[in-house]
Amino acid sequence: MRFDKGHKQATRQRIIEAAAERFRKDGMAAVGIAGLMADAGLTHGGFYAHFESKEALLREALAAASDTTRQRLTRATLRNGAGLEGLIRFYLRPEHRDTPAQGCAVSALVPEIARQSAATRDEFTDRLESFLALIASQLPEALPAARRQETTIGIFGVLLGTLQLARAVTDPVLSDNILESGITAALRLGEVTSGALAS
Amino acid sequence: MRFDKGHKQATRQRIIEAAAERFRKDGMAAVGIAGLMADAGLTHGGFYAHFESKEALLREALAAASDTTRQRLTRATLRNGAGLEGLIRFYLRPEHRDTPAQGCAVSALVPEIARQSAATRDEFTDRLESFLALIASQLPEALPAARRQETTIGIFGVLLGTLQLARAVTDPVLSDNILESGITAALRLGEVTSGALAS
DNA sequence: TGTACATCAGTGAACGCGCGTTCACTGATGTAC
DNA sequence: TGTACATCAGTGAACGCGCGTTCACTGATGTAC
Repeated sequence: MRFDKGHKQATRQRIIEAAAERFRKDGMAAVGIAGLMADAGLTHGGFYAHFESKEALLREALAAASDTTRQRLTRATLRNGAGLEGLIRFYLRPEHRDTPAQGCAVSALVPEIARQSAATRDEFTDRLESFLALIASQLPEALPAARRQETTIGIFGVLLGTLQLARAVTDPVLSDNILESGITAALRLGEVTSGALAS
Repeated sequence: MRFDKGHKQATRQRIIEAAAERFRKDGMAAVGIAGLMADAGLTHGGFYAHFESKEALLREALAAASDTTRQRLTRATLRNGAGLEGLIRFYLRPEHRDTPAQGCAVSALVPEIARQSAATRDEFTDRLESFLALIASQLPEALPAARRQETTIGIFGVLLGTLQLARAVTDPVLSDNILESGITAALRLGEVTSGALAS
């Protein structure tokens, strides 16, 4: 069959989106090419016409998932001018804990990414920096750069760590407590003292 | 061959320790039974005389690694009465980032654990609670219980999140900054205001 | 207008390989007689 | 003291299976003549 111009690009996107879901849901190692392609409505043979390797697809999936998540987080800051608090509450809401396939790729995959090649870790570093920039943009402008980066990283650390813990734990009360504690901690780190602004 | 009394127990321990290293280093999905047994100086056939399944071994490895880590963290709090700050600096030191095989199992495995069966996640929940208890024990006694748990979880969230980020990132300067930022954030969360003690 | 051919996204069989798990067997030693 | 046997931790071949990757092929359509 002959296909429309842009057909292959559309298929490629479909594969990337299927992969982004599956990787976040099951982890990269647990997902096979054949299953992935079936999710996209294709057979496995065509995979290498689109991507150089499974790890190359991981990079694309990482980029796609990060873009979506960053957009959603940005929207959460804008809703009613909620700013940093909106972002924090959006990240640590129970629905995010319960649907990793649609959520933040960092929280679902970070230890696995740490074990990948430099190319993948470079891609990750870029994406992480764009998350950090979004958080940083919600902090007071007057904050000195060093203190700003430090606070930003601390906040993202709490978000990431507590979301993961809330997902792994079996006790549902503890899981909810973890999310709440993460919110409190992140908000506390985001509170910038006048001393910090002056320094 | 006939073996000493306690020989099988010793072999079992050897397998568990090999597994605890490999799982933390490469992730559970990436480690095979055969390689694991070879690490322990055995062939793969004997595996099921010791463990019911690979996942059952994961539980044992998790328990063993958690015990070791908790002991080390406890020691870090005692050294020169360093307390919470000693624990935080010990957790987020560059050597811990660079040797995941000997480090905290939670940071290496938490998303993968979240995808395991309830039995494994129960084991994880227990081990997590013992970590949290250790951190909680370093906070002022006067702190109300709810506020204490909240602070504890926030601190462990930062430790976990920032260690993982520091491991995944390729830029070594950023990686060091992440560790430093995690230390600052965790210490800040650990600073208990007199207001909190009074309430 | 009708026919021959080029295009190329997608197919499916096949490659070698390692996976988790099972099981009949080995063989050094302790015990029974 | 010497022989026959029981023990059982560990061995290694084999099970069916899915993995990542390669490649000769298909077949609907657009283009050339």
